[in-house]
Amino acid sequence: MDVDLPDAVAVPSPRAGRPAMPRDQIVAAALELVDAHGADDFSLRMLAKHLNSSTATLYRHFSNKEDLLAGVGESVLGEVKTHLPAHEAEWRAELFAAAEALYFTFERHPHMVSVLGDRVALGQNGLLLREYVLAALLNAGFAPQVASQAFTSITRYTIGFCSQLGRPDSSTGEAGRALQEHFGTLDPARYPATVTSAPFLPTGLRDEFLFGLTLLLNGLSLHLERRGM
Amino acid sequence: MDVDLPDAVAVPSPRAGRPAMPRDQIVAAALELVDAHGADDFSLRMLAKHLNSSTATLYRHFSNKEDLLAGVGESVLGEVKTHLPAHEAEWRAELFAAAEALYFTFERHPHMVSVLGDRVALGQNGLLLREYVLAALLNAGFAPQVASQAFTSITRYTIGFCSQLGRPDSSTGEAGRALQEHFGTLDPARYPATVTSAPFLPTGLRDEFLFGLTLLLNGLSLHLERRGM
DNA sequence: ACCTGAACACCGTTCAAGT
DNA sequence: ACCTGAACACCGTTCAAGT
Repeated sequence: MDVDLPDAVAVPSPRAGRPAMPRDQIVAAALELVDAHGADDFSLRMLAKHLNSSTATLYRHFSNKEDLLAGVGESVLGEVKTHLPAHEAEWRAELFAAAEALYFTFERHPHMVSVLGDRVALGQNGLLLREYVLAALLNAGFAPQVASQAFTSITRYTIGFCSQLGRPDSSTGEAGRALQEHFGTLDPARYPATVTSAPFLPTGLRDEFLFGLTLLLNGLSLHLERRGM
Repeated sequence: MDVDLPDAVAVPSPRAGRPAMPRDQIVAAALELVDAHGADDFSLRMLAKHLNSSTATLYRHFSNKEDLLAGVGESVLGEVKTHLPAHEAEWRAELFAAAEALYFTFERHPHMVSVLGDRVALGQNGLLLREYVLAALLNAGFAPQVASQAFTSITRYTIGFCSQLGRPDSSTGEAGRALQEHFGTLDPARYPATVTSAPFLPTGLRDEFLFGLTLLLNGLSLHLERRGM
């Protein structure tokens, strides 16, 4: 049983295989449980039991539940970072890739959106994402204020879509087809536009996300052209 | 004490002034409490006490807490409806107004975003908002599929911004100025673009929201022009 | 028929008591 | 020094018992 403890040879605890619990291990276990059971059902008791520990021990590493979940959020943002392409491509491709990386990461961790969605990401990984996008925009020729507004718009747009990922089948299009049927049976006199559009509903959240993302980027391109560059 | 009970003259209860509690009254009280204390701190016990009733009585009107909060959400969407202008203006102005109405409503009820944000609004008021926006888009000449994608993009974009309204001072720009200072003190070698942009950060969430909304609408205009109309 | 107090099975958080 | 069981003050939900 290999442990990163160079000094300690014997563990004083009577039970074997119980090294000092590292922060990262707690965070990883918490993410696993949130992914599996949802943010609402996740509890510190559940986490403690999963780690063969007690809730009081968790308070030795984190000041409270919110602090712990912030750590989990930061680790999720770390996954986004690994999906960003190097700064080489065209600025539109870079922004597209950054938004996609954020979206796809939350597709893997849909229950984490509610944990991260209402905060400005100030941790290491959140800052790196911000830096990546701002650099792409500044290099493209946008003024700093426009760049930071564009950053917020793209990330908030993405968060808005991600917040629906927790719903059942929202990414497979199953729910979309159910909606299609529901909208189609509404009273055409009261909801004419909704009934007309119902048969042409997109097949899934991801398609809708990519469509609107393109709109945003086209809006940005227009902005750049008008400024003459 | 005027009550909407034409038949009943005397109330059997020993305590005076306790009519049968209408659903709407419960919802209104719940919204008041969520606005005042936040969605997390809101509890059924709190609501029952506020109504001089008991939690068990609430289960007579709603099947559970989620059901009750869905009712509160529906009533909030009712406020959006009252802020929509009549269908006369240009399509861009109508979409702008609809998104603004949604945003401003959540500015008044920031803690309700987390309750409504992850659901497709299928209640009466949600459908009316959808119909309003879809009608504007179809009248403008957009194809049904594009119209429904545009609807989702605009509403999700708005929800994404609204989800940050619960944060302290996010609408006044106080938090923005704090961020500005924080970003300005970062290491310029590691975060060059962030440091460059820091002094030009927008002053508040509302400005950023309106900027990105314009981008989306410009993207839509471009879409319409290219299709030739 | 309608409402309620009290119970049940949980929470997050704290702390005296153990090793 | 570090960890823990048990306690504290809460939850959402249910139900026998009251009127």
